[in-house]
Amino acid sequence: MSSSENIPAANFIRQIITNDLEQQKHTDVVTRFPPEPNGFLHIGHAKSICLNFGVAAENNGLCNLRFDDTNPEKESIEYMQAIEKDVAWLGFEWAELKHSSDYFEALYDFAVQLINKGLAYVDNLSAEQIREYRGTLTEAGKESPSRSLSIAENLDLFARMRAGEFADGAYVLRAKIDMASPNINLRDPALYRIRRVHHQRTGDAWCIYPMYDYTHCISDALEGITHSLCTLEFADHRALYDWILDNIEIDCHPQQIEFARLALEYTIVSKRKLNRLVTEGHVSGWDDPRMPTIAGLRRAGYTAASIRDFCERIGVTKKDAWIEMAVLENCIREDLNNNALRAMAVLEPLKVVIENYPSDGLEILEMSNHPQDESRGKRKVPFSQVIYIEQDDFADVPPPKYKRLIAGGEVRLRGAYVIKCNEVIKDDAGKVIELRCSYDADTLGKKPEGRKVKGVIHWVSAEHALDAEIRLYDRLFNVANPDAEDDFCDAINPDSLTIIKQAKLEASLAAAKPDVGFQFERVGYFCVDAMDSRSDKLVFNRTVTLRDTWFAK
RNA sequence: UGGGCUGUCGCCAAGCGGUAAGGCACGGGGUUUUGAUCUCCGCAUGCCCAGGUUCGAAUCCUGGCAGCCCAGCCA
Repeated sequence: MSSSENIPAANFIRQIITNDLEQQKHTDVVTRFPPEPNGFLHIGHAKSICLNFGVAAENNGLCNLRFDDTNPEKESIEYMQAIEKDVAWLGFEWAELKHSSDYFEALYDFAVQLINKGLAYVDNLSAEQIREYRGTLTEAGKESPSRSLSIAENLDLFARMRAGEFADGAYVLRAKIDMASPNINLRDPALYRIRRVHHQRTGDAWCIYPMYDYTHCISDALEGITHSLCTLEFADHRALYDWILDNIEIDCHPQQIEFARLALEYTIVSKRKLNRLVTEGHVSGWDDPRMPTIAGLRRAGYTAASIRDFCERIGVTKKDAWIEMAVLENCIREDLNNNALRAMAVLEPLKVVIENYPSDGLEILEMSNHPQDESRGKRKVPFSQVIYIEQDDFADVPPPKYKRLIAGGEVRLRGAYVIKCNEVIKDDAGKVIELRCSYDADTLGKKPEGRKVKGVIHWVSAEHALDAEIRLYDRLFNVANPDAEDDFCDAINPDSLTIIKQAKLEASLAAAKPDVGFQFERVGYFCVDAMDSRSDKLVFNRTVTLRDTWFAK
C-alpha cells in the first residue's frame, strides 16, 4: 500500500480544522455524529460518519455518537440499536454515546435563563395562527400578543407547561428574536412544545419536548464539540444556533459548518421515503440488499472498507452534486477484486456429457483461490464426466466475435481441459438441453497442440454440485432522480430482483460465511445472504457484476 | 419576489494571482486459462457569462445569468 493512499483528500472542512489548530483556536478536535433514531442509516449518513469520525481521528481528536431523540413520536430503541451496529460495522469508535435526552434537565434550565432575560415567552397561539403570524418569504411577520407577557408570567406558564397543566399544543415556548427578520428561522422560533408521548429513554418524565434548533447547539456545547458539521439545509439555522449560545450562560460555542448532502443516482436517501418502501412492501425491509442503507449494502455484500473508500472519493463540498452509481460500484469491485476468493458457479445450467471421459472417472483438480495472489492458496475442485456450463456460454447461432462454445467448436474449461462440442441435443421446442462433447486429455495445465482455443468458460461437476438460490439485484429505480417523480414509487424498477432457484455451485462454497464475499468467476461478486441462507438451502446475493466491456446486458 | 448557498471535463473534485492535479466514465493498444484483473496511451488553449484590475486571473473587482435551500409545535 502506497503512502499516498493514506493522505486524505483536501476539502474545505479539513482546511478549516487544520487552520483552527494552527491558529490555536482549538487544541483538540471534537466532533459528533448526531442521527435521529427514526430509521436506518443510509449511504448519505455514511458520508457524514466518515467525515465526522474521520477528521477527528486524523487530528487525534474525539467523535461522539449522539442520538438526537427530541421527537419521541417517530423514534425507537430498535432504530438506535441498528444505528449503533452500523456505525461500528463501518469501522468507527465513538468516544461517548450520548442522547439529546440526557440534557433535558439542562435544556430546561437554559430555557428558564432565556425567559429571565426576556428572550423567550410562552405563546398560546395555535399552530395555524403562528404560521399566519410568521409572514412569508417576502413579507415580515407580525408579533404575537403573548410577546408582551411579563417575565414572571412566562416563568409561571413555562413551569406549568412542564407540570402538565395544559393540553398538548395549547402553548409553546418561543424565542423572542425578530418577527421581521429576512431569515425566517429567526421569526420567534418555537423552542418547546407540549406533547404527551412516552419517550424511549425518559419515559413519561416529560410532557414538553425541546425542538431541534434549541437542542442541537446546546448539546454540542455541553459536549465541548469544536466543529459541528451538518448538511446545507441547516445553513439558515446557523444564525439561530449562534443566537441561542450567545444568549445563555455557557462557555463553549462550537462552529457549525455545512456541507452538501450526498445524492446518488438511481437511489433515494430520505428516511421518510425509505420508510415508505419498507412499509408498503416494495422491499423486504430496511436491510433489503437493494436499499441504500448501510444494512442493505452490508447484506448485499458491500464491505465497510469499500464504503469508506467511496466516501473519501466523492469529496466534501458545498455544491449540490450527483454521484454516479459507477463510482460506488467501482469501489466495491476494486475491494473485492483484490480480496475476494474465486469460485465457480453456474447460474443457468446446461448439461454437458464428456463422452470420451470415463463415466466413473473423477479427478480432483487444484485451482487458485486468487490467480493474482498465490498466497491465498488453492482449493480442490472435482471434475467428472457430466458437468454443467452456463447456457449463455453455448451458442447455436453465435453472434459475431463470440468466443465461447459453438457446435463443432472448442473451448477451455476454466482450470481443466479443452472440450469440443460434437452434438447438440434439443427438446421438442428447439431449446438446447444437452451437449455431447469430447475432451482433449493433453490440455490440462497446457495449451493444446497445433491450435488456439480462445474462449474460457466456467463449469461445475454435476455430481458434486451444490444447489443454491441466487438473488440477482439490480437498481431499485429506473430513473436517475426518483425524487423528481410525482410519486417516486412509480419509478421502481420491476426487475430489481431476479431469483434463480437452482444454480449449481462448486462444493467448496458449502462453508461460505455471510461476511466474506466471493468472485464467481466470469459472473460477478456474491455473498451468502445473512438472513435467509441455511446449510441445507444456500442463498447467495449478487453484490455487483463483473465489469463487462463485451456485452452490456 | 426577502434571505442563505453554489457554479472548474459526461459525473465527482483539487486549485487560494505565476500559466488547469486526481478519481469515475469513455475511446484505443498490450498481457491474460475470468470478454475480469493488470498495464500503456488519449480525454478542459480553458474554469457559468460579460466587462475591469494586473506583466500575468479559474483565482481579485463590478455587473449579469443559472441552479439548490428556507414560510413544521420535524430533524
